[in-house]
Amino acid sequence: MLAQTLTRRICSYLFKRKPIFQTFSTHSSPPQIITNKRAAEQNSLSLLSTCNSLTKLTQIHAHLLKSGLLTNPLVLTKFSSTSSDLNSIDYAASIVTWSHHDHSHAHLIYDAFLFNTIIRAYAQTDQSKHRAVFFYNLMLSHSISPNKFTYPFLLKASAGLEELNLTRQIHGSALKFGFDEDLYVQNTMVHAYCCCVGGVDIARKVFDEMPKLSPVSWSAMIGGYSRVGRSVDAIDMFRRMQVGGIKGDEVTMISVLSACADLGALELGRWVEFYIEKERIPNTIEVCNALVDMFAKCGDIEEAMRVFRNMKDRNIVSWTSVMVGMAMQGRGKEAVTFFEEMKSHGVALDDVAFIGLLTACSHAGMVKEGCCYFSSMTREYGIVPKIEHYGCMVDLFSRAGQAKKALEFVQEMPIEPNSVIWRTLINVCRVQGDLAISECISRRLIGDEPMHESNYVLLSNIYAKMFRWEKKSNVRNLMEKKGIRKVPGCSMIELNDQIYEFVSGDKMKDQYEEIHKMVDEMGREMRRAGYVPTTSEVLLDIDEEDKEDALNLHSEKLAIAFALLNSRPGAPIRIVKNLRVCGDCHSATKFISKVYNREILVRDRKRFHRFRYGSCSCNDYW
DNA sequence: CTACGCGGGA
Repeated sequence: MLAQTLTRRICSYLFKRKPIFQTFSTHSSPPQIITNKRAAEQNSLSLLSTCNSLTKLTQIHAHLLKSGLLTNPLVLTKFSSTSSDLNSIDYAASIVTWSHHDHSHAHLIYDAFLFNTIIRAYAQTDQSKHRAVFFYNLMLSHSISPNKFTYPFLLKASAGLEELNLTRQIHGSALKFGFDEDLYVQNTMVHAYCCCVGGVDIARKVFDEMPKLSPVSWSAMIGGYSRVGRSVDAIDMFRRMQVGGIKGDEVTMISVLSACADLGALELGRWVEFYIEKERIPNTIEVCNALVDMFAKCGDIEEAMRVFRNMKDRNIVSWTSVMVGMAMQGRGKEAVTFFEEMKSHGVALDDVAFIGLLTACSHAGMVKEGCCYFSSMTREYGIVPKIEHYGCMVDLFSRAGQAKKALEFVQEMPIEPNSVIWRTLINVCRVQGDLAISECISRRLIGDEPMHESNYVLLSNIYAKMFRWEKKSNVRNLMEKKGIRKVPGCSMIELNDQIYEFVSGDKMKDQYEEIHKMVDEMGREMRRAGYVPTTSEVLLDIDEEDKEDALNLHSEKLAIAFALLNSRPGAPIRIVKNLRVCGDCHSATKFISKVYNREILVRDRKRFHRFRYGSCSCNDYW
């Protein structure tokens, strides 16, 4: 009992207050290094392998002390078996930090292995990764040299902490101790840099200087690129592998597929599936899930279902991937049915599954169902809603035009709303004409997140809607002063194994003339069919004719013109956008699908729009 | 005088 109480006190002292380091250095008698008999170690090992709780651990610890059998394995095995239990890690770690004050722990061996174990254990925790760094420093202050195993553990922690400077320091330290030439250390280094804000390019430098690369190195780099949204670079790396004749493994494929999903690169994704088969890369459950996700995010639910049905084993991720795909298409009813099917298969539900489900309800306008599932989530499944779930609900009400409900919901939610939720609210208020509230929230958002570009865009659009042009230009000036740039609209098309990007208002290098002629022609054809430009979408203080020109420069229209020019007649056109589709482009694309008899699939920031015969699958609800 | 290490999916 006492041991437990003491541990808690020690721990709080250890980690919540600074002076622990001083405590250490003033008392520092050099740690005693005593090698024990192997038998003793074996004994404690077997004892500890049965240990599964903190109480048991303290009992065994006491027993070991009494028999004088305490050596490294105590910490070692305890950590490797129940490293997720923070209390146990803290307990064992406190034995290490305090043992030299206590005569009974004199047998404890201080070596790199011991510290590695602690560092690994803390690196694997969710909340206490910084303690891994603490113990690394402690190790150094004990003059115990790290070994090559130390860095992968430590870098895992710094990857999770996402602190660039920390990663840099560790990098320097690894250099100093001469472990920077170890392949594992290098791979983890690339990964750690990739995880830090603004670290991908440094990671690439490390990567480029590596004399030997393994599939792990490639996966780390490709995964790093796709995680920060630089999927084009990720694909580029994959192409390099192909050119160099380097065969990736299943994890590499997952990284590549994730980039394909992000880009909506269906053809490349298909090719990767083919490649996996050809190269006999094991199609593990994770690989199949990545394939399902890729097909779903590329808008091909049928292919996603094909892979899904062919899987030998499925898990919650497989099911959720398909469901999210359906949600993105606005196929809410199917998604709900699919969810119920998953339930009947006895799959244990989790919080992500509910995010998918609630999104499905939201995109299909199923307010009642959404509310129902939201309340059943806690009541029936004991899943505590996270901020994302609350966000889904606010979105659900907002999309359905129930501004009052949305506001009430935000008012009553038990956790503090985040900026995502506030932005959703701004949008619903803006559409419903409550501009004063929008302005208010928007100003507060700018105060909270002064570097977030979309907050300024929102406020500026609100002023445009209020016809307050001078206030609007103030916002623009403020942005300029702070060096914040509006993210331009961008549309992508995959054609003949190439990915083409169109940026709003962009002067195309090739085919510039041709594309703009095509845009004009499209305009004429559309008008003949009854299209009227939605000039109110243009939030600039210019005259009507210029507004029409501005609309024609939207990246989506450029991309469609390009596709009409370069693909075979009747072939479906697939476009991926970085922003949400604007009202005018939505209406125009409907006309184009009819006039040119093409199916046009547009994936915007949030969902799919399938344009066919002059109408859209979203039924103008988006 | 051995035990410890890297990348991935909704």
